[in-house]
Amino acid sequence: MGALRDAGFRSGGARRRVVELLGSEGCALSALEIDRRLDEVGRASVYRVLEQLEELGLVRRLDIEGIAGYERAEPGGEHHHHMVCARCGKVIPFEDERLERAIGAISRGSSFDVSEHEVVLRGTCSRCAS
Amino acid sequence: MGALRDAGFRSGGARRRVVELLGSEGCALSALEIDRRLDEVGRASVYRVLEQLEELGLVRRLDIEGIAGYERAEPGGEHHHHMVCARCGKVIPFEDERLERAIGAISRGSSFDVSEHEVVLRGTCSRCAS
DNA sequence: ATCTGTGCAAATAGTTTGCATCCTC
DNA sequence: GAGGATGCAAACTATTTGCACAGAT
Repeated sequence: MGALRDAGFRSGGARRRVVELLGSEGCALSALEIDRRLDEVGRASVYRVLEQLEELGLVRRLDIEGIAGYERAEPGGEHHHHMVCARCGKVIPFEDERLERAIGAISRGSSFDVSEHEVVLRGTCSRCAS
Repeated sequence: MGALRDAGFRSGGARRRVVELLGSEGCALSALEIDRRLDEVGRASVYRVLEQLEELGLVRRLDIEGIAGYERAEPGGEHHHHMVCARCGKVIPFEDERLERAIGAISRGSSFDVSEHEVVLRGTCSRCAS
């Protein structure tokens, strides 16, 4: 990712590996899971890199059930939200245009300047329900 | 709260105090803040009571920015969501019927059985923006 | 008298920070 | 060669658990 170099970052191994992993993953990973998958990378580096990437707007940080999840940000500002199964913990991404419009309307109608939003639906996934 | 006695709970001091505090508070408090405000109550009791109350559906648990918040559940299933100022940390509750309808539609149109949902808007509050 | 509720302290999980070293530029 | 990047370990914060004791029924 040239965006990193453009932002004045040097290219070390830890950051490259974290970026590659998140790039290959469609949905959110926790910091500890990233650390677990990248043996050569120290845990502190994982957190530091994630923080930098979030500030640059290259990754989105989510708070699903108390632990932070990180996923790559799509270029066009496109994004999805998450359904979390209370039984098995599975996280399922979804998109919904109507939901986005409703949030846009809230943003426009309020004196609070909304820059990001996050929606989590909790319940039971189809597999656990059957 | 008679609902607690009905559920087979004895009436000890810790639970009563937590219930009273949450009852008097309109919006979410963190477990540590509840502990801080209730000197006579042990921290473990605060967490235990909150867990029980959540299971009984008497309080709602939220994950705003990595730490859990707890607020009393309204009888009619009415609820609000939250805007969080990234600058000063202020949490502002809001309600929006259109947003609720959009989520209801998602729930109906999906094989995932949605029982709860949570929406967090992040940005800048009017005071910090000016 | 029994058995739940409570408090304390220790254990755990997630995250951040300090510091010496490594390596890119 | 200088300064950012990294890894390790220790510090911190939020939460959970174990256990002995108090207190409600």
